[in-house]
Amino acid sequence: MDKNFVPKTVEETVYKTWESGGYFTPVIDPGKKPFSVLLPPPNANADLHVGHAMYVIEDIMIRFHRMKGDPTLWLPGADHAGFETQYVYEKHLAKQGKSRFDFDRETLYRDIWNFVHENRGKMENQLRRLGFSLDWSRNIFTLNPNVIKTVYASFKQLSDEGLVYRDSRLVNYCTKDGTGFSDLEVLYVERNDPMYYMKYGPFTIATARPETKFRDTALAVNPKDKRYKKYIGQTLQIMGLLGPVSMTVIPDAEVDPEFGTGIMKVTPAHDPHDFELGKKFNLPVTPIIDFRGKMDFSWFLNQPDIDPKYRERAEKYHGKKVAVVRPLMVEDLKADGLLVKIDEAYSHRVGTCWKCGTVIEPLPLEQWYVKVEPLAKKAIEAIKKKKVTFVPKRFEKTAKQWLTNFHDWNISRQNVWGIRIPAWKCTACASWTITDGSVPSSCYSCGSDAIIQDTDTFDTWFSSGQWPFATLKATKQGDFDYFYPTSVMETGYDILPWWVCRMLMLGIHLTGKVPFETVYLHGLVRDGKGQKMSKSKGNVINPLEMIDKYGADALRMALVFGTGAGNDQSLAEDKIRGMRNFSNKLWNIARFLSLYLDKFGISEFNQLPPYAGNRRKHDDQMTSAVTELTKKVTKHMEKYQFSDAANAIYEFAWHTFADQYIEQSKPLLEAGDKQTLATLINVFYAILTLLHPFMPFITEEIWSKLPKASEDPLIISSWPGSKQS
RNA sequence: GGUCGGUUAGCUCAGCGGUAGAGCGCUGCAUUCACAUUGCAGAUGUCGCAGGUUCAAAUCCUGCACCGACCACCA
Repeated sequence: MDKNFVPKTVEETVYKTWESGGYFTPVIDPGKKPFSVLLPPPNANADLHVGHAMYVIEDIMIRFHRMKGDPTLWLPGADHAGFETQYVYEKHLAKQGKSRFDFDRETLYRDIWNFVHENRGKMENQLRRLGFSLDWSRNIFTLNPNVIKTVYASFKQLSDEGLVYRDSRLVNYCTKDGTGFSDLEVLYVERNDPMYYMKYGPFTIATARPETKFRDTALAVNPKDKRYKKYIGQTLQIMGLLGPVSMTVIPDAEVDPEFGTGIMKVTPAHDPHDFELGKKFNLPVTPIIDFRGKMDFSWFLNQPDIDPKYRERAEKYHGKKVAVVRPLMVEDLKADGLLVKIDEAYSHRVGTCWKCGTVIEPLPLEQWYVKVEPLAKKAIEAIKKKKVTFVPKRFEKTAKQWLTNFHDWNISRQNVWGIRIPAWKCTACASWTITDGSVPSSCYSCGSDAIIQDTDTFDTWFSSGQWPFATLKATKQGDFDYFYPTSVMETGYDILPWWVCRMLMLGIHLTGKVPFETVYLHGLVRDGKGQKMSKSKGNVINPLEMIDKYGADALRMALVFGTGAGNDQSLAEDKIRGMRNFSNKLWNIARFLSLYLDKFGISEFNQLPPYAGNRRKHDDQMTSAVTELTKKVTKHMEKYQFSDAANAIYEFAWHTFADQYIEQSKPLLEAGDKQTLATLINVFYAILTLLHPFMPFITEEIWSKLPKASEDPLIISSWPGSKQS
């Protein structure tokens, strides 16, 4: 054996042995309860980051159960990541001086498909380099035809049940990326914006969005506010930048008399609260901002007999971006004597696009919505009845809160890269025909053949929310029946609302069973100082680089060692190096033992004296210590306490076994005591076995180099104390 | 405003009812003996503050103080 363990040369070979040996593929035994986990599918076109390496927790569970003899499935997959991937592809196009609008839908889709498939293998090989024992024979893509079939069927079913409906309401729209988003995808940031106080008839109003005032349809005051009570119900003539408009004062209990001047302008087309208020008071929804984020005054300019002064103004504003128009308006407000003051120090939360940072415009648009409440109720019920449990437990409350507060879910996206919504609109009667994916020949309502398919695609989370059953129905015959519900869903707590809750809701409703029995949530990986990793800070730890430098085992161990479930962790390179040193320690223990095997001329396991008959004090001590360790580690594994398990093995291997037992054994070995060697080797095997889920490569490699009772590779050797068939 | 988390050795964090732990760092000694990616020895903590429960609390309860995360339609 070499003096030092060199992971690079070993890991690739070992992984190939596992994969070609078929050990990742479960042997289905109807008499046994399976253990199954779905890998949260990484984006097909992107490299893995250190957060993905946290899925090592899944590999640990999987390897543990496989060694216990359970039919064990860890299902790999790749996510088409609709909007996110299209965003990356558009950047790629931009480098070539092109945009997505240069292509027709089919071409664009095909090009992105090719783009993704060129990159896809990269991510999959990175998962291999981490040592993940995924069943590649079942590897599945979110755009697999069978997955799509399930997603279509679900959409149709939900629609038939009235749980999917189409509605026109204000959508969180990114005018740069050209698509709407669900509420969850809006990222709120604290920002300073000027607050404009302007004259409004007999009042002064305060607004941070003066550009929307052209389409105000009412004024709202708190019905309890004595200052304005007398105006409620009155219709007033108000002088604006484009001449007088008439507006009614309406009561709204949610108006805060303390805020601004206590009177609020109502713009149903551009503010969600105003939109609701507009519904209640039957106000028109009249937009002033278009889908490109530009001011649209065509409604005004199309009117006959406009005062030339106002026409000039409207023309000046028309077609310009919001940010450009604001200062122009301020000038005009001043000129008309309508500007009271500007408060520059106003701080508020602004919704931005989570991807590009553009301010989200609430814009009126027709979209498909999922009616969440009935689905959420079932999910909450399942949590309460312990059909699904959380590790750590506190996330149970978080999940319930999310499920209680979800609004209806907008699942339409104005993207090309995704699953196109199987809905056709009739140009004759305006009704929608929804199918299971097959193209209808005519409108289901009026029979007209003038039908056009919706150009939108599904929110990626709508399909990934069905991942547990959509995959298992698509992989191999019988998989769904055998492996569903899956055992554990392990993922970062940051996608609890996006993904975990949605899988619960859709899974329970559409299959009648929870999609997974346990949810294990891990935290964020931060840098060595506890800072969030980001490219701009330059503190990003690249998992592949770390694997090259220290080995996958070291990285894996560093990630679980000393990390509590659900807690963020700081990962410094020093910690990984420390674990590399541990690898080296193990390697040298193996070298030491093989040295004496050679000295004693032992090449076969049965040439060693039997282990079980040891009754000498020194051997006994070792044996009972390792038995204790095994119990402890097994208990920790079963309770998802991986940090404690790793800690216990590390401590035992290095500071008990190597530092004490081996040192004490040296004189005995020098005296030619084979019994001592036999005991040491057997204890070491127990350590390797217990450690294998955490550090699979080095343990397997050492295993292969020493004589053993069975020729089975470590990956399928039995966990001590478990019953194997 | 609401919810959740954190506050433990110089740094980063485990532990969460029985007289303080790990990794890294630090100090001293050791090197042809499996490993310097090492060994041995060692220093460093009234476990955020104040009360309470208990034979016993870093660990449970209450309050407070700072940090942090997430949520919420204050224009």
